[in-house]
Amino acid sequence: MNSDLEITPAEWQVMRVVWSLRQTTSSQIIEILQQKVEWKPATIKTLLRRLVDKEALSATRQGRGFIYEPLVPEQQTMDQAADNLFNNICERHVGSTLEHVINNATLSKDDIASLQKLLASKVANSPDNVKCNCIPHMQMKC
Amino acid sequence: MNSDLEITPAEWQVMRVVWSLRQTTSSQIIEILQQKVEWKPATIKTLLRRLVDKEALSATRQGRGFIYEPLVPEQQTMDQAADNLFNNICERHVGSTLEHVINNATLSKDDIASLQKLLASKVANSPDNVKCNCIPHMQMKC
DNA sequence: ATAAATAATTTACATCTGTAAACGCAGGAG
DNA sequence: CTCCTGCGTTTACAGATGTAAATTATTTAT
Repeated sequence: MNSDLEITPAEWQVMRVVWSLRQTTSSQIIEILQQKVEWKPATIKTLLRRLVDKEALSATRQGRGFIYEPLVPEQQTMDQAADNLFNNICERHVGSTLEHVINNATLSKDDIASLQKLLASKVANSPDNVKCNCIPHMQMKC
Repeated sequence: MNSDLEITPAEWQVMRVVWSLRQTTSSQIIEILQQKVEWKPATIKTLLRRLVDKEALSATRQGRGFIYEPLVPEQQTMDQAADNLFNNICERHVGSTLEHVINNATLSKDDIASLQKLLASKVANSPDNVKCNCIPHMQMKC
């Protein structure tokens, strides 16, 4: 389906509000976002329009305005964004980058338990070291 | 220092080659990258210039051309890119996003061991659940 | 009904990105 | 010494992004 959805940082702010409220109006989004960022209402309307254009949100007419709702699931969108990032970086360094992220993240006990379980399940089939994939046909240490 | 360095996806490709070779010339970069992507030499030269402009690379004259070297450490740059991404997404979902990434990643046994150790050390001070930080002053479940 | 408020649509515009051709210069081939 | 060739520099240009004013259509209070 719609697997190639690109959400810009500014648009993420809007999406997060809509995902949180599940269903909302432009004025509510504007009111909420103005507590977080210094954007004029017109700016937020532009972002809303672009998100509707790229089919990240639906807009259903309701009287004067629209009701906005997410057309893409939050987790899936985050996973995709993470994939894009980790595709840019060297495979050899994914582990250390994850370490950095985990170090700075707030994780719940359940999150930690899940990750521990996942890691434990991966260890058996894990290589002794990961090869750098920065340069084709050549093993670099980068 | 230079904490606000923005590397675009196209530029990442170039940086990875330079990080791998540690020190190289434009022709070598071009040769290597053409095995990976469909870019004309001129394109790669533009990217090199932009990277030098934003002080991600240094260019030291050597005869006809330049020797290019990274001015920023690879791991630091990756960490920063990861921070940017994870700042966009809801804190409540960082755990599940990490799970997705780890699931698809190739990690070495050492990587896994490090992560396990880190997680174990975090569990004591971890909350029972993470609060959604998408909407200010309001606890949403998003 | 009219005016005031509001929501959406249109238009704007500078900067960033991806992608590259064209141009100019220095050094090696002949 | 002259021409080709590879490298860097300049210029280009469309589409994406951040940011927003202006305009238009619609409502609702008076």
